Amino acid sequence: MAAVDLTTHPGHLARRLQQAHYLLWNAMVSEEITSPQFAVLNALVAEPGLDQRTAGERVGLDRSTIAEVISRLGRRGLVDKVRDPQDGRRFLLRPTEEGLRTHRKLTVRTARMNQVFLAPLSAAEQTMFFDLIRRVADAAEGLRNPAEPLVAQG
Amino acid sequence: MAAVDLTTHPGHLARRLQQAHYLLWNAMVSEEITSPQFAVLNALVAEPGLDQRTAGERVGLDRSTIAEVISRLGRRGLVDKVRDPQDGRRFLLRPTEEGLRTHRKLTVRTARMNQVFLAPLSAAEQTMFFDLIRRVADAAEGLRNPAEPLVAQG
DNA sequence: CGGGTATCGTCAGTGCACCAACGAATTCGA
DNA sequence: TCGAATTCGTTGGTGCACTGACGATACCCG
Repeated sequence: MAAVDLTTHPGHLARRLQQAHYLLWNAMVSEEITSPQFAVLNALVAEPGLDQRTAGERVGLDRSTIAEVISRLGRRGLVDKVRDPQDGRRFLLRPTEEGLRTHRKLTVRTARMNQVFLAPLSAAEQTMFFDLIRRVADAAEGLRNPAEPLVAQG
Repeated sequence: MAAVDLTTHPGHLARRLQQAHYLLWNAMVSEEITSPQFAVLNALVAEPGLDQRTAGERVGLDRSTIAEVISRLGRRGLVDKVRDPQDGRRFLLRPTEEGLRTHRKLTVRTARMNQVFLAPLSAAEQTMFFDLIRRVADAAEGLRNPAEPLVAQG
């Protein structure tokens, strides 16, 4: 009987946080467009003409996942996808008119949802919250890229 | 051009945090047993004989998801699943010998991984980190099950 | 110019996570 | 006591997320 207290495990907390967010998103923002889909759409609004891989990089999705998300956004008529005439390997992505409208609408709702989500924290705590999570996530992502050999599997 | 800064969106940060954790887990803990699987195993080590639904509740998984996780743990011979003679709807779950061994091994590695994961934060910040995330997640979960009389937790 | 290498997107496979609907077992109520 | 409601686990559907392998395209260098 040497069970562990999961509330001191950041991974477990991260998962629970994300689940909680997922539910709130569904209730307050959209049942059709998901949070990752909005993130991608947002990236394309900021930088129309991105290719898939770069768009994925902007929001933190790998090539397989971004392909699926784009395909769903395309099916809904929110983004256009055309082959790059300069480089036949790429597809250039941009929001459609409908995509822009949807983005505007969801931006408002998302802001409202974030307020509710973060309501338990004071303004100072919210700043802290962003800062801490960002630092941990950035550092962990940094462990990925460096040419340094990571821990050998024991 | 009214794109939003995703680094101020808790949902986006939560997703990135979880991805970062996923990668580190794979590198430092196990490539076979996932973090949710460990969470379930841990719950069964703490309370052997839980039924599926309750086990899911302990770690924050719904009935469908816990069923899949249990099935994978069972396939690996880490948990036993027997029909409850008192109530034929339930399965009672408990770790096998192998399951206990695996749990012990992963507990050590998980602790090491958590240290690395949280290394960017000072001790005080780590406390803050847990507290803030827990409060946000708890509150959001509370929005789901409005004011329920919490019954005997033991 | 041409062959090796790198990059882009796709596909297949695994796993987590939700919902809705269903059958089987149990419990509740008239 | 017997039918209705509830509960447990399963199934099917959708969506996110990663890895590894693959074909097509582009690039680099000899």
